[in-house]
Amino acid sequence: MRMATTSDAPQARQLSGPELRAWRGMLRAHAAMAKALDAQLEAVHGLQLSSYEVLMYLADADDERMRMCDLASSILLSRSGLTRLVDRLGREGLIERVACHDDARGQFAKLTPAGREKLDAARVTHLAGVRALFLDRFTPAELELLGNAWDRVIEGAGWSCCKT
Amino acid sequence: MRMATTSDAPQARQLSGPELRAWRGMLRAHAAMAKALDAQLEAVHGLQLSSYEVLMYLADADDERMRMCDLASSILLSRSGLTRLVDRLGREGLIERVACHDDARGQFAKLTPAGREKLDAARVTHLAGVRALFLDRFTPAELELLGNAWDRVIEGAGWSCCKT
DNA sequence: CGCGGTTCGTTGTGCGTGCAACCAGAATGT
DNA sequence: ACATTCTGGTTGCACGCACAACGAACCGCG
Repeated sequence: MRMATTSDAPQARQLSGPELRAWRGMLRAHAAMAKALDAQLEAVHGLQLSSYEVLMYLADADDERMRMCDLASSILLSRSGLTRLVDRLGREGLIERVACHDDARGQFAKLTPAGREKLDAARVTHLAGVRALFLDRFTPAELELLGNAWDRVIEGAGWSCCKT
Repeated sequence: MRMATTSDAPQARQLSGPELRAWRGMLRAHAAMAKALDAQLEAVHGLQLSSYEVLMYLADADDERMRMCDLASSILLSRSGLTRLVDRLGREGLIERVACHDDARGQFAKLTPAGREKLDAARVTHLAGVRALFLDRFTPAELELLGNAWDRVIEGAGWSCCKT
């Protein structure tokens, strides 16, 4: 027989039914939604989800431009990953690089008119998808509750990625 | 000015505050937890999250073995991805391949004693992590609610991956 | 039987990503 | 003014994954 090592409390060795449903459900739900939304965006607008996020953050930013570094942390991507993603989007003419005169090291990624248009079209599709797949499955009260809970989770998980 | 195209309803063009918090919060929370849990497992047991999941599903299966195909869909991985993952775990001696005599095409992945031990150790760590990061942030009632909601989400999202 | 159609697992290939190393420029200290 | 340290962005590299194509084996039907 195995002797108790760290703990014999049952919850140390297995999850209860509801716990398992909540946890594994989240993993599966996330995967399913990410896949579905990505496929949808790809099919309708030929845009990947990560590309969409770049355009979206840029569109919502002052002057439709952001520093590479800020953008990277916004979309949860490493700096190197963003460099290449911006390269791709630049090649497609959706965004352009603009030098930063305050800081000669810096680069802005800036939305082009074409990028703006692309996003305007994609945004409607994507938001409809998010609603249909996610938001509509919860009541407003539940959404509120979720929003609060996520904040707690995010804080607890350290948020290792980049700065702070 | 831009004219109305598909729809002018405000919710077609943007998310409300609570909606945004619930949706983006989930994306960030998921990313943060996945990263933290993976790092933890890697640091303590030198095991990747995907490897852990394989071991876990195997341990919970009859005779601690599963068909490659079933395993792949359980851990949300493509068949080819699983082939190589099982290769890796096999090289580490944690699992072994067993031919299936019912179906000569088939392969079982089966836990080795070493894999069993590894999992027993890792499971405690991982479950503690899941609790600390996720489960403990919700009340039992909230977990129940979440579990139900995920089912609706998963069903709605099609679940494209593999069978049914 | 023998013949299509399907499923299981593997392999070739390409892509997106993170990490580490790097350089240029900025910030800080003396 | 100079040396040191830090930061922003890019590049080399390796890894994990999905997709498509493949061979083998199973299944159904005539």
